[in-house]
Amino acid sequence: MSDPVPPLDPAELSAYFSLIEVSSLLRHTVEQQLKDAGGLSYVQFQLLATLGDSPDDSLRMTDLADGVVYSRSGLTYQVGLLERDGLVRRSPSTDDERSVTVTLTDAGRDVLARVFPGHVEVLQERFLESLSPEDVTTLADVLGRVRDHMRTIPPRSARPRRRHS
Amino acid sequence: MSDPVPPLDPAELSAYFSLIEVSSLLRHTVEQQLKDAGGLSYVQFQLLATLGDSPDDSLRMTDLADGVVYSRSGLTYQVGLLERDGLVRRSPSTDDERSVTVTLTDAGRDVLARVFPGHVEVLQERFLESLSPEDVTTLADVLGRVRDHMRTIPPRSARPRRRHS
DNA sequence: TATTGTTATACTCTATAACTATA
DNA sequence: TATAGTTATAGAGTATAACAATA
Repeated sequence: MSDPVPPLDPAELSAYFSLIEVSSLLRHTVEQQLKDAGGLSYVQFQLLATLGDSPDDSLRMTDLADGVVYSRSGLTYQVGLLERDGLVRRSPSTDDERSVTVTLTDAGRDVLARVFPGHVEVLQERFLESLSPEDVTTLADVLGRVRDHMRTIPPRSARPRRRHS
Repeated sequence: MSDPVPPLDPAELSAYFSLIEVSSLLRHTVEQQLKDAGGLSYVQFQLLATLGDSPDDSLRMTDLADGVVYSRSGLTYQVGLLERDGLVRRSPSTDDERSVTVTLTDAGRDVLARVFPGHVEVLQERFLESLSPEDVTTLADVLGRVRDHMRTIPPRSARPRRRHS
């Protein structure tokens, strides 16, 4: 039939399963907290936080999508919600008339600030508490490498229109 | 106001962000593969795989839910789909009349087998390829510890009816 | 009274395809 | 012709609450 698939060894399986369970539990807990504290979904929080880390608190729609959302319409939808709630503002980009610049508003920054302490608290309690500083460094290092690798081979579906190939 | 929140250091932030991005990308890719290869959602795959790892390929509904699904109705829904497709069978439990035993069918095992090679392939390509054997061991160890810690402090919402406390 | 599971319902989110407009 | 973004729409998934049955 097709090429034989080398089975995963126990350590590989264990790493994979732990990763999935940890991220799933962590995300679920964080999602709760964000909803309670600021009425935000996780995706919305990521979008606001990404903007907050950007020069001028602004980003083009396409750049804002990176790593957060897997379809263009999904982004339009989420940004639409954020704009409806006054957390974000959309304006035509000056350089490229096709694109839209999204900017964090003061209200958006406020929500971010209101939500952040609880967010950190959850991370401490559920994620970091069980780890030594060395563990954290190692994790950052190893997972950072995986992340870079994954970005190198983008899932065709994630950026449908980035490269035409 | 409230207690000050010690800010996260760069390594902590980096570990957190990498974890989220890696798991999100990985899950998205795997989800695609599972859908293409076997018409399964990730949750459905997890449920089938969990059953496949259990004695008699069987588990009570409540035990099947652990770590996969965060509400009872969600589990009923997913198991309903699997049963509709003949991948799983529900029967009354012998010991406790309230509970339902879910069992993997032959068809369910077949789907699992059909889907697995591609699953492993995706893991290799996107996750394991960038890691040395030592990295994998470390990851399994550290994330395993986090997972154990998280299971110790269950999110109240995850197991609404496990402990009444 | 607590636990197991189901149902109904409402809601959120995502994705595909068709579309407009600009490069 | 390719890219940026929106819209309409359909579908999948989730969660809450009310419920029935058993422990």
